[in-house]
Amino acid sequence: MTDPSGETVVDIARLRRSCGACALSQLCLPATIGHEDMPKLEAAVRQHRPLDAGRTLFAEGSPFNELHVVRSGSLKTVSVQSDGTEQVLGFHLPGDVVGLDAVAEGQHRCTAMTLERTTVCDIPFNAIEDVARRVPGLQRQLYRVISREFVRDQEHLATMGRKQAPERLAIFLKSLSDRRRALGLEPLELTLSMSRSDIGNYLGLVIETVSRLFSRFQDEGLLTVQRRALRILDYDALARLAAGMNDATEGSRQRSPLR
Amino acid sequence: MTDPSGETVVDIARLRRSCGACALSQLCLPATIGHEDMPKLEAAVRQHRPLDAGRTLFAEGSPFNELHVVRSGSLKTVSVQSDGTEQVLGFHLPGDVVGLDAVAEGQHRCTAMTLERTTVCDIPFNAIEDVARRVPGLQRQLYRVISREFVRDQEHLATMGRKQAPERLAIFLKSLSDRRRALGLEPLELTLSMSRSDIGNYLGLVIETVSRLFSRFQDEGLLTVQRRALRILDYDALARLAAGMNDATEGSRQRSPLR
DNA sequence: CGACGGCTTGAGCTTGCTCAAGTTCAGTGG
DNA sequence: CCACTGAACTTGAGCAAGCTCAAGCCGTCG
Repeated sequence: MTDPSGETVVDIARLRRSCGACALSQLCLPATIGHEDMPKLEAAVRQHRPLDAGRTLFAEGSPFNELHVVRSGSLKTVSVQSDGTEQVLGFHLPGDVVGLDAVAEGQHRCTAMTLERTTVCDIPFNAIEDVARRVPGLQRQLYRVISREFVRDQEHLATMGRKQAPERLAIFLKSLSDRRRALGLEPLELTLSMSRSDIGNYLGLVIETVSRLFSRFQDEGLLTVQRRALRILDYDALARLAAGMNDATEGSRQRSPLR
Repeated sequence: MTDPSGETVVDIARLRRSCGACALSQLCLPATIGHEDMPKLEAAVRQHRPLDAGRTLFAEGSPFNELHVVRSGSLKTVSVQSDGTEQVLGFHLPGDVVGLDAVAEGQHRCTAMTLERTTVCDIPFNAIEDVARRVPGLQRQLYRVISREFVRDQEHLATMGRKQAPERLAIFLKSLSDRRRALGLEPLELTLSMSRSDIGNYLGLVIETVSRLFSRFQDEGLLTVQRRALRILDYDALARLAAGMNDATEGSRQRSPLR
């Protein structure tokens, strides 16, 4: 319980506990909190030990108690459809908040599973509410984080509705890259923690299509990929493809171009 | 100031002002607020006069000031993609909250347009925050309403990713019907306030496909439809279709049935 | 080493998109 | 009151993107 105020030093145990020292604090809930209020937040946050790959963080239908923030590693959220098939709803990287789906009904509407060894912070929801009431900045930041997830879902929705398969995959890869950049990580080296099956499911494509597109992108010099290791060679071309600026055949009607 | 065209009830002017008297109060923010706190909320809520069809409530990129609750009528939210096409993100019926997308960035990420003559309540966001701090029930209810929209988006995502065209339309119609029932309205008589083009865009289908499916559903005795007036004749069959329990050809692989 | 899971590649087929031509209906003007 | 116009919708025929089915490959684990 010593407090050696070492700013950038290597006290892992402390780092793992303290929001103030967390590398994610600018993206996460502490972002707009003053130094003096930080202990109030930290008191509410519980720290998990790392979870192995393939573990369930919470399951569809289970009661809702806490929000979770990804600290390291990654998660997928999936929901089971009425016909028994599963739908991957999202992939969650460090700084992302998961569990918001459950607030409305008091129980989870999707299942969250780790894709690799992953650490999360647990934040009991009633504690958040208490602290948020006393720390206005936290309140606002919580809304902001929620809204961020909301926007991400809406962008995904647009992708699913309107895009061809190659565009979908390009958008997905660009998004992963951009999120890595936002986290201060090398944006051109991706380690795909999710399977081809997860990717296909997420993008509304079958696994074979995903596989073929990876091969095609590789042939076209956009990237190299072997198993889970992916390197983006031509980010700009990928971005153009994602934006629908398909160098080759464009001008097609897309689906329902309003007006 | 006279109020002709009284629908069913008497004092429209008062009804339009008071949350306590609003038919939507069980779905909307007042749901969990005690009688004694109601005036605090009502003080924050501003009332719009009705908007004609085709009006913009807020536009993509405009600054964020307030949330809106649909009181009567309906809205669509759309966002413009990088390639210039538009994507319909959602349709919003009485009781729905719109504007949440804007909290993260402080400006709207989509445009909201009325589909018919529509009344909304405007709730300045900073007022909400203030009141919510003093009225814990409102805080919780606000989270709940936000989460409800979240869940709806996720369900839509699952539809877009996994379903065949007939299932998508069936899900859409069933959802409209169910939402009408939740509002205490006749669930089998729908007035489609949105165009075929909007529906197709929302569901990721071209307008021709939507039109053909309406005809087909009609041939199969599921419903009757002429222009905007739709009557569901066999809700159960529609629900089965929506659930993927396609009476005829089933057992197809769907897209990426995880595992 | 063999078996299994995850991934890749190939060949054909189906769904739903594209293109094109009608039809209906509300609104407008003669 | 009817013809005219345009927007919204319907219907048809053909085509291709991406799904289905099938086989084979690679790397890991027991």
